[in-house]
Amino acid sequence: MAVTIKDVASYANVGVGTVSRVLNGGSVNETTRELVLKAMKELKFTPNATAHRLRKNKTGVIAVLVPIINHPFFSEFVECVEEEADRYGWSVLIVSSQQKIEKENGIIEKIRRKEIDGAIFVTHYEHDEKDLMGCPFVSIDRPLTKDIPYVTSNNYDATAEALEYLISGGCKKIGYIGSKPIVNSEVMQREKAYLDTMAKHGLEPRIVNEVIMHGEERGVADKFFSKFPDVDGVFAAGYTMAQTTYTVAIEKGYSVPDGLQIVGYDGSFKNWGSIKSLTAVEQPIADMAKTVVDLLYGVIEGKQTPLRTVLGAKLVKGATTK
Amino acid sequence: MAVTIKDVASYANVGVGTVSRVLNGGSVNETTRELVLKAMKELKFTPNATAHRLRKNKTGVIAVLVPIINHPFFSEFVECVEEEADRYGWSVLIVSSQQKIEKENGIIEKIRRKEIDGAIFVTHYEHDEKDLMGCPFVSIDRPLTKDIPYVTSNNYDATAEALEYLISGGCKKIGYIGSKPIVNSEVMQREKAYLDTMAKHGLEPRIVNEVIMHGEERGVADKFFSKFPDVDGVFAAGYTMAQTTYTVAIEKGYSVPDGLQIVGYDGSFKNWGSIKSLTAVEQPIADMAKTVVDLLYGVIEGKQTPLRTVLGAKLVKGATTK
DNA sequence: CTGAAAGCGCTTACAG
DNA sequence: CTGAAAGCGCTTACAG
Repeated sequence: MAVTIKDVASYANVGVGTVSRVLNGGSVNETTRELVLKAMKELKFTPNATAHRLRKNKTGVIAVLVPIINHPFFSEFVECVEEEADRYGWSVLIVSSQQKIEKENGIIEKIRRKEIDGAIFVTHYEHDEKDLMGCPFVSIDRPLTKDIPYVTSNNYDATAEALEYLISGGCKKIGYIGSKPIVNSEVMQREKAYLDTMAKHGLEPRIVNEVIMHGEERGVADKFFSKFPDVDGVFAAGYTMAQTTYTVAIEKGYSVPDGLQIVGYDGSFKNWGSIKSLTAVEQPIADMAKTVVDLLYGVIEGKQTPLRTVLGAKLVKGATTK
Repeated sequence: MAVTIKDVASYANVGVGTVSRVLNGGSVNETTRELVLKAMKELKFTPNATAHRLRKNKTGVIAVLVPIINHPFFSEFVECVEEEADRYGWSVLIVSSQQKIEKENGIIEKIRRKEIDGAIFVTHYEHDEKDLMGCPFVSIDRPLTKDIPYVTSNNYDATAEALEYLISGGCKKIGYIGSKPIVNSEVMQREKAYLDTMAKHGLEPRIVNEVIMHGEERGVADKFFSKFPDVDGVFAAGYTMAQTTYTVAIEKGYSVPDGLQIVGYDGSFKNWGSIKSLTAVEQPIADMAKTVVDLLYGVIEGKQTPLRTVLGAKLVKGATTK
């Protein structure tokens, strides 16, 4: 049998309210406090979090839902979220949606059941606005509903900058390889920036941008190179897409960066030791995580929060461009 | 105000016990059941998980503690754990210890407070046996205490196999680069297998094996190559270590695999698109995760569980050996 | 400052 | 099968 505040109270000859007050820093006579503290120690008392939660109607737990954990971008994101959540004393529940809608609905259910106080949703599904009503959510790169705050980076400008860099490096036949988001998302600004920049310079666009699952990048890269064998530059709109593009290009006999220059999105992940460093647009993942956690805190506390926060991504030069 | 079983009960003109019984599949008259179900639907009732937990003294939550999330091995491990936990209907709390002992103690505290039912501990600290007493724990690669079950792979045999492979590929001056575990762990079998295999073939050992933090691999690799510039083969005892070894070797002008062959531990991570594939010993991460979750289930349920489970790692050939 | 009591939302013997 | 009641372990007005 676990020891409860009741045991502590009778051991210290005080009421349970008093024990609760020393637990929560309420005002209690210094002598009584020490008496209670001593009783707690001698009884090896540990407060029960569940009972506390039931009374306070708050769990101190948030969830972070990502499409996949085992991925350079998302694992770093989750790592940062965990660290930021710690600042608020929050625990973080992780769920990998694996592109299964049930996993996402599971989070909504957990909020309804009061298992968690709120969630960070990185998802590619559309959800019924009614299902999300009243749920403390925040998200990345897109507005889940029109009143759910989200954090994004300047996809358009950073992509344009990357393309200008390829062009200034001598590329004339620049392609775009992407895995298209299946829902409206600011990630789509990458393709738009590509098209605009090509048009601006009078260059012909070469696009393969398809809806795929994680792990199916190779098919897209293969298709791209069969369709546009003459490219001298490519913008790959995602980390795994860029890595795959590089690998496939090498296999097909392109020489990088001499014959073919590659720029990716999300490039140098510190712990992954990519063998050759990619020139890439880098999103400020740690900032994005911090911001999104702060936003979630605001939402949970019922504060006014900005609906859209844009952080700056920037081009970092590596070995895949001249 | 949230709607509770009390509301449902009075709406359906039954007792709260009856509502609880339809919630938990207890025996209740079919007509009454439908009445209650209808009331739940009309009132949009969702049961409160916290109240349920308080009564059942069970949370349905486990934690997984890893040294770092943003890492090919650990992120895949966590991903698999989450998937396996799902089978038991468990939610999983993630914590990245970042080699901070407070984070690890936080988990112990969460168990004491009944925030979680148990935890998977992947850690490099020694813990006081008394602190862990009565905590449902399982771990990886080492026995946290003498009665905490753990899962490991056949580190010794797999390492020996890798070295035999280097030797059969013509290597004579084979080095060992590692980040030494700071506590007793089966990972140490890798160094032992190296030493034994060198001795068996009458080869001179070349070892740099140091206690470092994640992110400090480069210093170890630098030191290794300054100390043993003449190597023609190297066994790098970890994924990031191997990647770093490769990078440093290339920078120093070695040609891989012609002048220098490299074998790592944990090599081809599916979603990371390493540009050049590493020859490496691969641990069965998914199996390890499944096994460790099953073990934790056994421990939580108070069943008899094996203390040590060994799974097979095996050598997978890539482009860094001949 | 402090104790007794009510209540958070459930589950579970206990009678009937 | 079903209702009334007790209780899981806390917190919080309410008196004193």
